[in-house]
Amino acid sequence: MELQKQLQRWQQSSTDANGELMYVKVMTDEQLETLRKQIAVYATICDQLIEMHRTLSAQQDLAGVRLGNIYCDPLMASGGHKITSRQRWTPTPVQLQILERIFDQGNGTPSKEKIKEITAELGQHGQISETNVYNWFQNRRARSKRKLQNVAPTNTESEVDTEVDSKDKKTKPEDFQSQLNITTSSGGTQKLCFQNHNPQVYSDMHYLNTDSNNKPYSMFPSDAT
Amino acid sequence: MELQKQLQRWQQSSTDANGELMYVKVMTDEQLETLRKQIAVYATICDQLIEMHRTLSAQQDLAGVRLGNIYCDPLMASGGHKITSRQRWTPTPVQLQILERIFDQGNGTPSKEKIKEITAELGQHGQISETNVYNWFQNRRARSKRKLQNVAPTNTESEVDTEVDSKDKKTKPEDFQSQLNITTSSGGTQKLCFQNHNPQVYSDMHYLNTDSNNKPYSMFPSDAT
DNA sequence: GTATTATGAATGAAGG
DNA sequence: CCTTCATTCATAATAC
Repeated sequence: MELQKQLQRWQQSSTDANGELMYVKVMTDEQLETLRKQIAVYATICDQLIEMHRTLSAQQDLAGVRLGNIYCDPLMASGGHKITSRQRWTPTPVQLQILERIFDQGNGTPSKEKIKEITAELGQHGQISETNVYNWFQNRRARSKRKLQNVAPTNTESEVDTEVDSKDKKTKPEDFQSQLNITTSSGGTQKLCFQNHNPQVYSDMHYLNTDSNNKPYSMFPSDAT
Repeated sequence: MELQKQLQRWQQSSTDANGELMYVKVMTDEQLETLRKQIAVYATICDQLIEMHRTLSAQQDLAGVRLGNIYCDPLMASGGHKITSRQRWTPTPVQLQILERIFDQGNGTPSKEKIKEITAELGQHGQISETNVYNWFQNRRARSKRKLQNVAPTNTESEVDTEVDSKDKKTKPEDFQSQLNITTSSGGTQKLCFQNHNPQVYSDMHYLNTDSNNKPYSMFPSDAT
């Protein structure tokens, strides 16, 4: 596909510090960013299509449409990080002002109706969705509440655990993550892992291995476990 | 963001033909190949999903399904400790995978019997209770539902008109191609996969540009490396 | 550029 | 089932 060609454009030979010729791909920040976005777009599209598919399958019980013979693979696994980040909505000053005003009006009740209205209004000042508004109020309220708690709780508790306790993460789940480990030129290893929250559909994607015009590849040569 | 960091690891200084220092990303053949594969995989998945969708759509008329935000499961990162502090249950990747599969099987109705079975099965992969399973299904369903309807409503505006006002920050004032067109470094324009044989679905994905969570992106702004 | 903070979004669980 | 709350994660914004 086109992308392949794209990548090949980046292929160049370069010289390292010692002046030795080494074959590497050189990309500018911009190009890299571009690539990232591309992948992100794909990821998004996939997610949405999957959701649609799921919905459709549910509405009519024709599970038979499934492409049949497939099986799930260690294809993509959920790793800790996502390569496909979604940018989040950020209220514009105007929107924020309006939101704050509404919030202060006491109508702390974010009813469905209200949400719609508000969304419509804010839409005049920038992209926004009802979900954004909803979340905003939710967070706003929670935050307010917490603020008060931080001051009020006196010293009844000999222990303050309201805030971040320790940086320790949670338990390490099972290991079923196969990630795309990439060894960097510097010798380090990093992961480019896909998120997979739709295992069943991916399982239908088996033939996805019938890749492009090149050699058959093994997506995840070495599984991380 | 994570990816940024990851990608930045590739950043090294390199010298060009003239011996001038330039900041570029250096990737090995292996790395590039890996990236290429990733993109190829996504492209393929998109095609497949679209094919499925089309098949399903053909059987029932359903159009304009849009989805809002996507999210990649948090997934706790590994941690050293697993103290007592687990207030709420968090499905392990394996459990989640199983749950998703079951959910997708259409039996959206979580019967008591089922719950027990599922709980038992999931118990093999981590702590879990029937309540957890029950809640999970409840939430999963609600969430899914809302997602689909949330983005569907009144939308006469089919035009990408994200006129981000003042707060605009880093959005490129640059022309952002409508839809998923991406401009290649060669100046050409290409569409992310599928476009050619699935125009219908393609149009359903229109929101990719209009969604509030997405910022306009021009795939290949201007590169000529 | 890196570290820290603020806050949008996701999600398990509870209430009705 | 649907709505709401509490908690947590990840990222944009900002400080250093």
